[in-house]
Amino acid sequence: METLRDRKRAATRHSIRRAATLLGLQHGYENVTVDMICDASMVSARTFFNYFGSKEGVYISSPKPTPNQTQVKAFVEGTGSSVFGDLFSMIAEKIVDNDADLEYFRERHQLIQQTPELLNREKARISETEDVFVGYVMDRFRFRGRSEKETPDLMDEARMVVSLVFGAMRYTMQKWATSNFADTREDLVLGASRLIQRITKNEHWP
Amino acid sequence: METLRDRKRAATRHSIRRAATLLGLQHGYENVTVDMICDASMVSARTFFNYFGSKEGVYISSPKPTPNQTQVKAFVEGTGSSVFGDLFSMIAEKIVDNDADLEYFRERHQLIQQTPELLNREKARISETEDVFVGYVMDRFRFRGRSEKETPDLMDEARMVVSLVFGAMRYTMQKWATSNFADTREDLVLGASRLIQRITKNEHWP
DNA sequence: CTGAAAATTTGCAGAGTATGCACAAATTGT
DNA sequence: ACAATTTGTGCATACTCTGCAAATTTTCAG
Repeated sequence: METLRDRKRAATRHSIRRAATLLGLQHGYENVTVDMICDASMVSARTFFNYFGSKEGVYISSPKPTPNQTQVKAFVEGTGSSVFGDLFSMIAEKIVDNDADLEYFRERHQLIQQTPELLNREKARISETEDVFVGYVMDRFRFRGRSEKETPDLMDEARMVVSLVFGAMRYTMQKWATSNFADTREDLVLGASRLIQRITKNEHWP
Repeated sequence: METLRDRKRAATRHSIRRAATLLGLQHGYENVTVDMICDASMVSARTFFNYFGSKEGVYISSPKPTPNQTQVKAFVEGTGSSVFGDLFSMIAEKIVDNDADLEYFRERHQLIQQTPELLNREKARISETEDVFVGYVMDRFRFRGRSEKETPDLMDEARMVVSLVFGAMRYTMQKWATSNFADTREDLVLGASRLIQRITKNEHWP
């Protein structure tokens, strides 16, 4: 059950985030100090750090929920013909389906886009989770009877697949932002896979 | 001509870098302070920041030289059948052919690998240059008669190609490090392209 | 060789980020 | 209402980083 405490915490958290984002948009990330954010959101500096740990923390997206057991199982044991498509789809679902405050989401996105430092952090944060997905892909490979006995660099292949999908993901996020976050997950998956197909098909390898 | 001043600068730079790396390996990145590095390399803290701008700066690889005009022209107007292969090759050349101090290179690499924060920074630094290469790929597309008239999302395709290649690059760097930096550029290109082929060929798109 | 010019290094003051700790205030469950 | 628990704050302190001016070192022309 959601207690008063929980609601207050959420409110404080959001209030600080919003103040920080607005100040960032107004003065530029570099020129915003933690004190300014604290003044605007009426908490002590100590509380700010209790909540976000660092100045940057307030701007960076909170950790994305990793896929749950059901989704992972569906991916690993799924009969889909494309690792790319299936993996992309699973990841997209977690990123797209946030029913959060769209206005705040856009403001934050705009600020991040126009602040190279934050943009890089955001990118880094995203690829941090790559390893988890490499694990899933390996599981899927094994489920389909492939093993490291038969293909010594199976892990590399998995890594590569994840790399490619995360590349596609970056491209897609860009596109999604341009569309003002209007596209559905199906749109995104379709767009990304169409493009990947075109690229891989066009290539003639020596 | 190389003056005494230049040599001293280089020596100081290297001395600070080495001290920093050794201390990092010994105490862990988090526990190394700028003062410790300065004590060990006998410069003032102010000088440290004159050279590297930030504590992190001393650990992050110095900006990789972008390909020169000749290499770019060769890529843009080249007759190679694979954008992937050609682009990968061009980038690999710039990264591989550093004739720097191998011992220091390995120490730094080890430290970065075992320090998540530095690893992410390094990744971020690498992808920062993506935009430049997107430009080259676009030039190559246009040189071959493709235009945004005919393919509205040509730029997206270019971005995607670069994403994929940088993904391959990450994979390759990993592999290269494992081989203790012994492989030649040809080895790397071959290995990466073989893997990409396997992956793209294996896929059956719906 | 010498002295002025230019580049480099340094010390210092100060702003900003971040952490630990103890205490005050608010909330919860009884 | 009250004891326990959680949350917020003040304070001291460490560390990163910048601007500025003075001190030092290197360069180079005469």
